[in-house]
Amino acid sequence: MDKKPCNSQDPEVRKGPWTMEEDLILINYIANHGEGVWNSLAKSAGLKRTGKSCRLRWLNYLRPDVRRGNITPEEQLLIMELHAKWGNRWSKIAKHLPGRTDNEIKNYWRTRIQKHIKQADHQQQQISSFPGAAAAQNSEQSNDQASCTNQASTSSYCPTDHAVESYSPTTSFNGNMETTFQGPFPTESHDNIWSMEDLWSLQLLNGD
DNA sequence: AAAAAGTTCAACCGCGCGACC
DNA sequence: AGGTCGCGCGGTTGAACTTTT
Repeated sequence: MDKKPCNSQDPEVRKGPWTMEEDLILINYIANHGEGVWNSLAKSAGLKRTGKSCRLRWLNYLRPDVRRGNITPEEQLLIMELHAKWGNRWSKIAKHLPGRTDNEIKNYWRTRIQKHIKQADHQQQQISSFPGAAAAQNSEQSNDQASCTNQASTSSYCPTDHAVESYSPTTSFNGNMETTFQGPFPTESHDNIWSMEDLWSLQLLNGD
């Protein structure tokens, strides 16, 4: 509940983006001692972070099995189905998408799918209130965003969201948390860029 | 080239629940 | 029974980045 432990007033507690050093400390510590009991873990590891923050960082970013970027059309479909079934039970939905985190799915839903739903609703309203708009709608839908808004049953979404395919920013570590773009496959290692694979190989070198 | 607007996502916050003492 | 602690969840925010004007 974080009644006290998460004392955000404490000047000793760091907030904001994690540094590469902090990530390495956390990875190393968990590799040696395992995860859990996050508050004491944060202290023992020497991190000036709340246990909560450490847990979040580990679960959403550092875990070796976390898949990043490029939600596939299949995954998108699954998210749609499960959300229709369970609503905003993101962690529950995430359990059915191996390697995906609830946070990632939640963000994906809010930024991509929900947007399409709103657009579709808006278009639906326009069509129903002004029948003459239907023809105009059809011509407008030649652009890809609109053309993919009529596919899902309950609402609409675009299984081949071009933005998803091509835009994949990844925060990578080149010393100062610079954000870089690596093309369509952001999880792959790349020269001059700290990917998670790089971090983990570093951890393996340092570890034990 | 620069400013404004829009988009994405990592991280934070508050809350509820269960376990333990 | 009631207080404390740890965990997990869902909602929200703000910085970083891209796109548009």
